[in-house]
Amino acid sequence: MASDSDTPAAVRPVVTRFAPSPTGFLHIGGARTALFNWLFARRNGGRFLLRIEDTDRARSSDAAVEAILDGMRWLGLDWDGHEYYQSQFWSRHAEVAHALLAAGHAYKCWLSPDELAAQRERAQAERRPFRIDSPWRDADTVGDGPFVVRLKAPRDGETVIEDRVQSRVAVQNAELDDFVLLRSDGTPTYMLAVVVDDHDMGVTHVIRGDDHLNNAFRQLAIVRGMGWPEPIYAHVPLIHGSDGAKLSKRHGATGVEAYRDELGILPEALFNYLLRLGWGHGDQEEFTHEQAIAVFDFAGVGKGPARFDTKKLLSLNGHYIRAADDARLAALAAARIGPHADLALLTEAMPVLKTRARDMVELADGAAFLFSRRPLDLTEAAKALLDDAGTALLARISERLRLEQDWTSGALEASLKAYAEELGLGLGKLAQPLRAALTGQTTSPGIFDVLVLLGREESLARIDAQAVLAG
RNA sequence: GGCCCCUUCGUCUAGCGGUCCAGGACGUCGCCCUCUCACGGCGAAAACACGGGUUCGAUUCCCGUAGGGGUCACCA
Repeated sequence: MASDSDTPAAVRPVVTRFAPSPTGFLHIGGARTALFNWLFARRNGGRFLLRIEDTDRARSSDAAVEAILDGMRWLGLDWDGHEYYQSQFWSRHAEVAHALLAAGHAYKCWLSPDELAAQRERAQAERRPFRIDSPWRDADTVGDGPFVVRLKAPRDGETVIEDRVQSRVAVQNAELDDFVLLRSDGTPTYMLAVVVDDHDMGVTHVIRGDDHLNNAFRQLAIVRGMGWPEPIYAHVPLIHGSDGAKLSKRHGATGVEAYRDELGILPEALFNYLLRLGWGHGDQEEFTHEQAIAVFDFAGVGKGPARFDTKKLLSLNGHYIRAADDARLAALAAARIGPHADLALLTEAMPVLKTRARDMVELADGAAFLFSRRPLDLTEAAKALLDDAGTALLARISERLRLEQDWTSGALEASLKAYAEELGLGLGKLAQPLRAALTGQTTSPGIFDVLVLLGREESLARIDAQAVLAG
């Protein structure tokens, strides 16, 4: 596949990849890994590839693949070329395992699962770290029955990785075990498959979660056994939940589609939040895609895990909602409100709606009064405002508003303020019962905006509905 | 438990030996704006885990301790 794959990674054009396994949705941690890979490739004019690791057939599904692709598209993380599917390369994986076997870097092992378990138990009993010790490693005889192919891992010296994020990490080779390359049914393990695929795809930079840091040493042994150029590694710290533990379902929504659908997050907000989680660039808090591409680097990536903070995400999201185009927000809100939502009215109302929402759920809720049908459902607090005094006042306001010829925010404000003064009341005394009658709630956009948005006819009808009910 | 990694306000981070009685953002708390709720503006409280070194001088360098995380499959 990659003709220049024998050239050291450092001097080849950059190729990164995101390699999710399709067993669920695109998780927050995976999304950030994808983001960093995408950013690094774009920053260096390289290619960003997508490989679906579907070797675990039982747990993989097409729906999960679609969800992952969908999540990436939503975030704007476009990949180059078509998606790769790891399951297509099985024969190639086996081929490499046999090459390793032929070169003496791997061996067939007939150690049974029972014997293995016994070894493990013995080690445990002696409170000594378990490391497989197969008699077949140096045997020149052949066993019978099913066997696995194991890597003949180096035992002396140490392996060093100059990680772009974690810097120099060294491990004693004695710590490495003879892990399985090919299972007894002939299928490749993950450890073999990633290395082969990354090489064949010409991947120069392996950027992934640091839960893979320990695997990197094992994988390097395969790379070296094959005499392939070594990729450059960058192990990014994981994202933790608010309690400091690894992010999981316990922390609520973890798939990006849930942030979009259930929490009403805008893609640019999640993009920016994920970017700033574990990475910093001076005091800058906001980045467009272009700005992020222009300045992204591994030097800005912290070495410790970062905690996910929904409050900050929401705050950022509110910020992006305020900055977003009104028609776009209207369409998004309409989809949540239902078929009776009027797009033109929503768009018109958006300027006064969007300063009051941190997410699309709040935005849709805040817009609902525009499409309510009489009689309105009142909140308890709104009912309290419409007591005898409130409804009596409403009746007088109704009379007054019927006289109003100029149904604009400015004119209505002037007129209602004058009326309040006439009655010797603060504007708030008029506005609150009015708000309750018009929206069914005690909070809403400015009362004059509400009047204009609802229009003369509907406004008067809602006011009279409450005034009459009380009378 | 073995191995590996990490440690600045509650959280995300800036800081790359003196510019730091430590800066920004979210959150929190005040005040202003105000018809409600927001938005916006102004302000406040809030951190260099601990102990040794190195140095004229450590948040920054080194070593311990403590705490946290990751990983130890014929799973990926």
